[in-house]
Amino acid sequence: MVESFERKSILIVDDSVEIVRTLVMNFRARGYRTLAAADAKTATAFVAEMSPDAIILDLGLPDLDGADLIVQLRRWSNIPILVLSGRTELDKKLGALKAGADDYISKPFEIEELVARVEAVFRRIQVPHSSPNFVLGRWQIDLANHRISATGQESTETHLTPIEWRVLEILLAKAGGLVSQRELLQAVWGDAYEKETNYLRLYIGQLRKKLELDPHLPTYILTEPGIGYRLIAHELPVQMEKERHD
Amino acid sequence: MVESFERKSILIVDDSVEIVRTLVMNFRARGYRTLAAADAKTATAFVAEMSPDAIILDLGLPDLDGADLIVQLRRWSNIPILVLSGRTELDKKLGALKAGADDYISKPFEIEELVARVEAVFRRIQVPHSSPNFVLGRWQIDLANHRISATGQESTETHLTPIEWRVLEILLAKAGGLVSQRELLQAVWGDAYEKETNYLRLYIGQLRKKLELDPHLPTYILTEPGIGYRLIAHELPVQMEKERHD
DNA sequence: AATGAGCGTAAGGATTGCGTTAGGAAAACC
DNA sequence: GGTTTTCCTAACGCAATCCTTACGCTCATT
Repeated sequence: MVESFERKSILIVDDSVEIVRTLVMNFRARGYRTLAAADAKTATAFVAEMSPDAIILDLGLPDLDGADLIVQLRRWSNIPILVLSGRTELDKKLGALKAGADDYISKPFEIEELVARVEAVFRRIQVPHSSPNFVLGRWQIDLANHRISATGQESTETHLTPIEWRVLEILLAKAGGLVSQRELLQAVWGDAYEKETNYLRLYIGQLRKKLELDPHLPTYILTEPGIGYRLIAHELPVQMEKERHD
Repeated sequence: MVESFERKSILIVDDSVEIVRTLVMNFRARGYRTLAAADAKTATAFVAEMSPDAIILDLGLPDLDGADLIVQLRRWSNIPILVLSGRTELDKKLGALKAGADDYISKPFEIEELVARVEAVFRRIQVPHSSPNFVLGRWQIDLANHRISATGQESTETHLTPIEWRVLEILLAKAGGLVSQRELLQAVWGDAYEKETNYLRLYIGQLRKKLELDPHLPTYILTEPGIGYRLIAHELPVQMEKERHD
């Protein structure tokens, strides 16, 4: 295995200095690199920029509900998320797990168990974790930062609205595969909008206008009449140079 | 729907009839297939023969210590294992997790949470986007992505309309077997159209035009006069990556 | 040989679904 | 509070798809 020489990094998200310190100490002692963030915003930025190998997330954040943060991260990253929480209510647990968390540990917890659970998740992961970047024809897409720019000239950057991003994300998640209309509508607008295919026609059109060379002869976003849409994109091979800021 | 291959199966290993019954009921109600074993020996046999998609394992088995069973299974299978236990001692937890379990839930537990955790593991497992399911002569068929392409040249791809797909799906579900006209009509158009055999003649014809080398001498889609149609295809073994660690 | 039932093929019109535009409501921004 | 952006609604032309009708063929039965 090639993973032996690279130490794994863990992002700890908690606003309690106490807990952060304990966790950092313990994981460092076991050979992990650690990062720490005290709120959702910096946590998101860290995930985007440093792409850690796992997150340990406390639900009680100051600026955002925990489950919401998980949902947001899951839109473009499948990094393992282990939730840490003082709440033992079933709703909280279910919310976090269903939002995409990999595990849920209630406080008080034993540090040994937390480590064992983190490692259980690592064992389960085969691919490091998918790089958040895609290539769509001449476009290069950075899902984490919501940026999309033409290859070559950094100058030409396009702006997508939130819903346009959402649609693109869903299509990218199955890049090359077919995404049914229902799937798209549910994911973007919710279960109640299963039948509003006119939304799709509208926003698919917008995306084509912004991305396709000739919106009338689309080559990236293809229609499968009566079924759904298909995006012709491919994932960027893992980015070689991890940009670092000093 | 032809989703019969997609239902996941869960092996429940517990010697308490009570718990087994509860779990079986609940998982069945959620669309899973279930298996049950009361001791390690039959559990092992089930894993080997039925290759379920996950195991829910009670640690208190009569014939073998739980952690030992996990170690044994992990020698040749990486099936997800979720441990259920009345013991809350740290040693037990760590033992099970380090032996290769994916999760550890202490009794008493909420069934909802257990399901959510099982599904969290599934989410983590299933990476691969579906690949071709069936082979029909020179064609490779990917049902999930509605894609059908000739082997060899990726260039030659055929487009099927929704109803054509529907007909093909029904025929594929009984690949090699005979499908009666009534069966097809009911499945595609509904019970009221049992007698409209002209629809069939039309769409079978379309499929032949698109798939057969010589539509006048069909070799893939055969007519059984007065009865129905027969598709000469065979299913591709769904090669899940049952990777093993060495 | 004639007949009729079952099957295959073709061509048209009906229907549905898609792409596009424009305008006003709602939300976000300054 | 006013401006800009984004979102939703409605409507229309056009293309893809579906259904209907018709006709020719084969084969078994008479």
